[in-house]
Amino acid sequence: MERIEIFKQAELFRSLDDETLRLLSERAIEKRLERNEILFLADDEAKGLYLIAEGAVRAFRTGHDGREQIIHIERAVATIAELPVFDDGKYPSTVAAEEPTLLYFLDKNEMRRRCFEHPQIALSAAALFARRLRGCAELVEMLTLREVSQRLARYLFEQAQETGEPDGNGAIRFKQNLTHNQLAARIGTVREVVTRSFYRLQNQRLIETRNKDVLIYDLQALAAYFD
Amino acid sequence: MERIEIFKQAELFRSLDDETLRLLSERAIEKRLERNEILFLADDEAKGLYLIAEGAVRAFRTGHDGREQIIHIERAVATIAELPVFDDGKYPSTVAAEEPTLLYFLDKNEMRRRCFEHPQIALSAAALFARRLRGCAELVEMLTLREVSQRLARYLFEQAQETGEPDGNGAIRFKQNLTHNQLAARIGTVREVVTRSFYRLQNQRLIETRNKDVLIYDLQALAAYFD
DNA sequence: TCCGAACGGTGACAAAAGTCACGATTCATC
DNA sequence: GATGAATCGTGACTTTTGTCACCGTTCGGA
Repeated sequence: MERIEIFKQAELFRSLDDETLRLLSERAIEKRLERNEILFLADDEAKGLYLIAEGAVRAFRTGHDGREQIIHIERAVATIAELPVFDDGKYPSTVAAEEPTLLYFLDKNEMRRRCFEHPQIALSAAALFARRLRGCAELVEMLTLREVSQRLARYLFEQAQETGEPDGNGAIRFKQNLTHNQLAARIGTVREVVTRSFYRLQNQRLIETRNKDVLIYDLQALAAYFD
Repeated sequence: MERIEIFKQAELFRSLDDETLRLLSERAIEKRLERNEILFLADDEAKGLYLIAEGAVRAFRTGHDGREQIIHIERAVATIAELPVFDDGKYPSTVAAEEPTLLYFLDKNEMRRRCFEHPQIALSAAALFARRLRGCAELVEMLTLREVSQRLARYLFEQAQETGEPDGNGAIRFKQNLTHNQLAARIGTVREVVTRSFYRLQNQRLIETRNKDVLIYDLQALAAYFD
């Protein structure tokens, strides 16, 4: 696929005309990451933003013990590390690849110039940031005001809505592909507690797990559990 | 003071010309809040944004038990609830006054029109959101990866930097005006644990509290404690 | 198909956080 | 200065979370 076609799919660039897109995409520098390879570290000097053309990345913070807390995940086609373009600060979190990933790097000064020429970029960025802020506020609430099994319930609820398939008698089924470690990094805990939280939800008859499948009997009941 | 002079001080409007500012400020609807009065609730239908002309507000989320977690505080002159202007969603958190507060309300549709006429607003908004996102990511890290006394240490550290005065022999002193309950809502815990965390820090010889005063012997040591 | 690494389950335990009750102190205001 | 409300200190306790060790299972390449 043409670079320009990829760029057009990113929320940040959706509103741009082909000519500008071509300019942008021609200057972009390609970069490939393997699974778990780190793109940059939190507080690194920020040189620009990245467009994710294939694959997915996670943005996270690390504690002393090395425990990770994921802030958000972005998958192709999307951008990451846009903040420094607008406030000239450092990278706000560490970013690593969730899977083999193809990225295009865009210099922040060039991006800034494009923003003045094409204010729609700033509007898109504002909308993008707005969504992120919502997610982040939600995350804060979950982390500090709910307990782990509620956070897990919420995660499963969202997965069910995104990828769930009806399973006869009103239940919903979906594949749970993350390891307990990955799950833990998302909901703010550790592996063992994830295991035990799954049991809690099973004992409450809210879910059933078989292999990598999760079966949710009643979405409403699950929502009621965490909300 | 003239409304327009106040508006000009808000980051969001700083780049606007006087004529536009006049238009905006003339349409704004005044609103006064007493201490702890609620402006709107999280998930309320968003009608527009507010400019804080005097006073300060807190944006927070509430748990079932009524416990509050503050996401951020904004004090005059600043804006709040700008998100819905850019992504048309609901209010992302509950907002209440920290002290008697004077606000000006601006309709979101009008704001949106102004954004198209004056793209600098979108750029300012992007910069503003960028700063908020940094704060929020930081908050997530603190809440989930550090323990309470570290979070308290960090809060005191920041206060020391903002309002601290040197106190002879290299120490720094400042007034701690918040109640333990308010403090708890900021650092994500409850009153009693705040009390005990203060003791921890004292026992570690990192701080000394006398009345409402906090004395920090060594800022670096305090920073090392939480970082 | 075999092997080593990654992953998941589990018990025992430690530590942190939260809850409750109650009394002492401080504060705001009359 | 008196007084009621808000705030703070504190001990005893429960719950949740995190840690550690260990073992069986699964998975992904050679």
